[in-house]
Amino acid sequence: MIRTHNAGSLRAEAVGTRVTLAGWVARRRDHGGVIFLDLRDASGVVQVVFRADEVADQAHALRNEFCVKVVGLVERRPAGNENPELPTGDVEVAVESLEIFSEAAPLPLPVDDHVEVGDDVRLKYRYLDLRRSGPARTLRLRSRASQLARTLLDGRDFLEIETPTLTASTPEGARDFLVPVRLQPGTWFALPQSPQLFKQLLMVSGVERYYQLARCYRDEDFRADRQPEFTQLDIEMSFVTEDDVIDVGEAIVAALWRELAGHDIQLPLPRITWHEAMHRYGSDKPDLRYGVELSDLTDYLRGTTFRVFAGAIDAGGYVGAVVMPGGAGQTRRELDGWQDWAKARGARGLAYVVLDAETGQPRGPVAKNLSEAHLAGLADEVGAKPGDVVFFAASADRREAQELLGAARVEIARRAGLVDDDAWAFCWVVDAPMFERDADGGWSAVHHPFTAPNDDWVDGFESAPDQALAFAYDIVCNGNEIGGGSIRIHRPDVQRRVFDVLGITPEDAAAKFGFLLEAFKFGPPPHGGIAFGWDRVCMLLAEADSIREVIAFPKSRGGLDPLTGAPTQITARQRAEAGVDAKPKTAT
RNA sequence: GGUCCUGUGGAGCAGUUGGAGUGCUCGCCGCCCUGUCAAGGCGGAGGUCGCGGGUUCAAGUCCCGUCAGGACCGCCA
Repeated sequence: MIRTHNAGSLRAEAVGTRVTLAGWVARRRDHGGVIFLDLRDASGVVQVVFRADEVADQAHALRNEFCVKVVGLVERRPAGNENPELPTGDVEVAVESLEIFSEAAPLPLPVDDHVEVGDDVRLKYRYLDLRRSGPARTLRLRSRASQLARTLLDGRDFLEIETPTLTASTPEGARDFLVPVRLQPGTWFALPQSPQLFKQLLMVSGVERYYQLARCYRDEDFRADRQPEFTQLDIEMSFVTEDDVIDVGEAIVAALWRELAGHDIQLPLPRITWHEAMHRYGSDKPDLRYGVELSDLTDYLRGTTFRVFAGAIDAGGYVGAVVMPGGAGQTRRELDGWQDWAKARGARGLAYVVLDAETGQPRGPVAKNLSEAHLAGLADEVGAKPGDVVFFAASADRREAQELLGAARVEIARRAGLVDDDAWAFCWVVDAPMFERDADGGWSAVHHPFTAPNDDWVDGFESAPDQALAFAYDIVCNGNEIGGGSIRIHRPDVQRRVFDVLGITPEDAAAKFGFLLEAFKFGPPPHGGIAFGWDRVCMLLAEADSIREVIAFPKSRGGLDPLTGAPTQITARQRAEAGVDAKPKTAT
């Protein structure tokens, strides 16, 4: 190595040692006769000093982010000049010689932790952004997280196995990224949305315990917690029940949060059924850092003359409410703002009743439409106090109204300051439904088509697809779904019946994933697994706002990479060779 | 596909009712400076106000379109 020591490692014990350091000029303080330089390398920063002589004359020319080598003597700083802010603050290196490896042009963004920089500039010069301590620390944290997971899984006899990224379309619902195939013009690979089918094949292979930090691809629009290519910690196990998979999942999050967040998670994590989550929190990924639970008022308000509520109840739907503590203090404009908030989410509005802070008397537009009896018992029914606001949602579609209230719940907690930013609230959401209505009135799989019905439904799920429950589970942290999985179907007869409900004919099934069904003819073991959204897990551990922060070279919101300029056009020759324009041999 | 926010020297921001490219912090260039640590002092350079169109005597400011970045809905395990 060019260096003898890491800059960030120097302590008082090193005083008197002659060291060679190599790194970057983080900051310079040129006093003319004496020059201080913060020298940064991957380990941290140490102050180096140039005193009046030839080497100081050289040092005047240094600028931020020059890449340099210095040789010098570690000295204790003069009394009173220690910097308690720095781990290396007791010492400094008196430079005897300086070598400039390379100079740096004026910087397009400050390599400085004090300045917020726009995402476009940060991503275009991500390599400079990553020199900053925050982003650099995040990369290290992610590396440690991956290492912890590998160590833990290796210790439990899991095999790390890579699966193809050029493959056939998998049955998840998202749009595929497609790759034209030069050798077979007119045919296309798909990039995997997850290694789902391969990991099931590995179970047929007798691997029994598989994991992979797998890159996955989905061609859908972005969010702060979504990128077109992302990473899953993908796990699959044979001869297991749901509890076995959950146990592994809990061991992983417990290790991660203990080592990387200094937080001991109480195990086992609470489990809540999907229906209970929707009923109490209006979400299948409830944030349990605060209360603000929903109230089902469908029975309580039965018989009301208020058309909005009566319509939903008569249609067999749902009326519910959520309370905003202290919400009565909001101005009329703020209360109207909730209507705009609801409309922005596609709802007609968000009915509300204000409970007067002094008298507890209900008032507001909706109050006029409710009977004396309904109003009188309302506060008790929803658990509201004087000074609160009760928000209502009503719909013939139970889930739609619950989800509106669930979103309102999150917003209420945010606006009312009920979220404890230091808290970690984990839970499992279990017993998810197998099926949901799709746009055409048929059924589609909530999880994926290989998810097993639970023991209560395995014999009769087709008689009530709307109620059938699956061996499916999601792990949720602070309102973020960080992982999910299921026990898979290993019995051909059950698989056939699930396909029947989904409207997948034997021919469709054979065409899309016949290879899996074929494999399942040869003694498939009972198996199940889980996949963690690794970017989200790391985002939470890093306490970042976006998964872009925990990805070395992320795409921007528009799906572009500002650094490389990708995606780019291709040449006419590339286009011709790639087979992009080939006509399919058969109609599809 | 939809709603919203942002775009002003290299970076981060301010810019009032439409009235001169105006201002601030940092950076950059030059000079000074022997104990600083987000060093300090003096001086200087640097601008197609994202781009295009419109309204107006006059547009950074108002309107339309478009591009880029971001948030949300739709979509998406």
